[in-house]
Amino acid sequence: MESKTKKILVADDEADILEILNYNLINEGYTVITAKNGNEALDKAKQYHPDLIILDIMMPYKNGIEVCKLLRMQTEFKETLIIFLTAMSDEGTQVKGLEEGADDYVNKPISPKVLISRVNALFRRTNRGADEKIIKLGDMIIDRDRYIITFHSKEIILAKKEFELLALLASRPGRVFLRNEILSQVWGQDVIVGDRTIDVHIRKIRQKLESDCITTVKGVGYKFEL
Amino acid sequence: MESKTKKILVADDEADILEILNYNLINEGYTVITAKNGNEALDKAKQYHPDLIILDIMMPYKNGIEVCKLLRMQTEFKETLIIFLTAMSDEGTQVKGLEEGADDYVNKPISPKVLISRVNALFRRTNRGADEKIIKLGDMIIDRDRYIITFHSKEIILAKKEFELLALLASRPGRVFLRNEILSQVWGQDVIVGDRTIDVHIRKIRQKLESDCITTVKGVGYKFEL
DNA sequence: AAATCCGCTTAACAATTTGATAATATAACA
DNA sequence: TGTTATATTATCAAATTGTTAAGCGGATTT
Repeated sequence: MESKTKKILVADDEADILEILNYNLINEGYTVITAKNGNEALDKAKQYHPDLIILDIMMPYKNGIEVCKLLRMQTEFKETLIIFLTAMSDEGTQVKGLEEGADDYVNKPISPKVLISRVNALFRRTNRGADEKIIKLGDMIIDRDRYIITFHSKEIILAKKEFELLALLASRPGRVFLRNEILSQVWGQDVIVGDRTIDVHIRKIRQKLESDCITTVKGVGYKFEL
Repeated sequence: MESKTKKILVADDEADILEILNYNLINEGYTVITAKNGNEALDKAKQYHPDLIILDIMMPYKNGIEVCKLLRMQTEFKETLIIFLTAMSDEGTQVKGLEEGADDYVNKPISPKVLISRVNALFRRTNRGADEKIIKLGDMIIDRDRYIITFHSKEIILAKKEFELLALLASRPGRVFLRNEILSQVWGQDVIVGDRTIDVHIRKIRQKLESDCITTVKGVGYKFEL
């Protein structure tokens, strides 16, 4: 299953809507932050850096569209997902909202089910493709884009070959990779290296991770598990 | 420099809807391909590889949801944007559509304006970051229009190549750019420059910024972080 | 027009990191 | 116990990047 530690900021001035959304989103496994007006939304956005912001348009102290505009002016919120929420169903507002940089638009009265499926769809789309770039396994995050491994919330720096070797093993946790497979995937088909080369790299990884998450299967190869 | 024209495949069995969408999308500058049923949609998707597919749910010879499911099974369509279009407003269908991997969902009767703003919103998100005029990152502001960098409220003057190199790295903070990528983005595909050219420019940037915000990833490339 | 400046590239060398190997120790297993 | 496969360690060569200075050519100034 997917790890949903995503933070969602919900901003609406109606207390009962806030409560309904809060309940349903938490139920889906999201972390929820709430705000009762535009200014509070801006503050909490800066404070918590949510992955998604659900903004009511009609709010006191800066309406949703203003909030969206202000957020989009800052680079740190360029990627943040934004969904507008409003009773106004006239299409002018709807278009304006999307042009201001929102990612979706849901009309009130809200169906929690629909809202949640839209939230999920946005996250799914954001992660698409990046899924293969980032491998998450329990306490370990392998980021192929950044060439960084995070383990126990600590950054581990591996050399290129070490990184590629670990990334290969971690791409199929539990599966045993034969020495030949490892050689052709990490070193290339035509490269000839000595017998002990793989071992040495495995050792360095084990050392740097300070953990025995790589298991030796004698006579066969290596596998990765936590 | 304007991004290349996006291809959109529209599939609906109602001829007039097809026509309305065709007209409006072409008017917005998109290239449009049409299909009259599910099977035709699948064929044309494979043939043209559109950037976005608008799928009516109620269609003969495979409905929209089936088409979506079949497309998403293939790696080449994992990234393709999909919008569902349907008269059915019951929320079960809507949720199901989004769960099947659609990116958005629009109810009939369709307002061309709304549909187009949703289409634009989807593309905007996909492209975001690549063509930002101004990049703000913590204490640094990169103004691509004026070719000016402000860092710690101080103006830093970089030469053209230095500027473009930094702007490239900063366009995706944290991401590692391979030397090849850097070469083709900053110097151009067919330009051949010596091995040490990039290094020297990196050095000058580091020097002028008086900060080590560019990290070397040996054997891979460089990345920018604050 | 000559002198100067500036950005870009390169060459040459230094500094650093990486990866492969050999040699030896240890563990697994028949 | 003997045999085989893997672990460990140190070492060295190769690959990669950092640094500096110098040259070239276009643009600007005098």
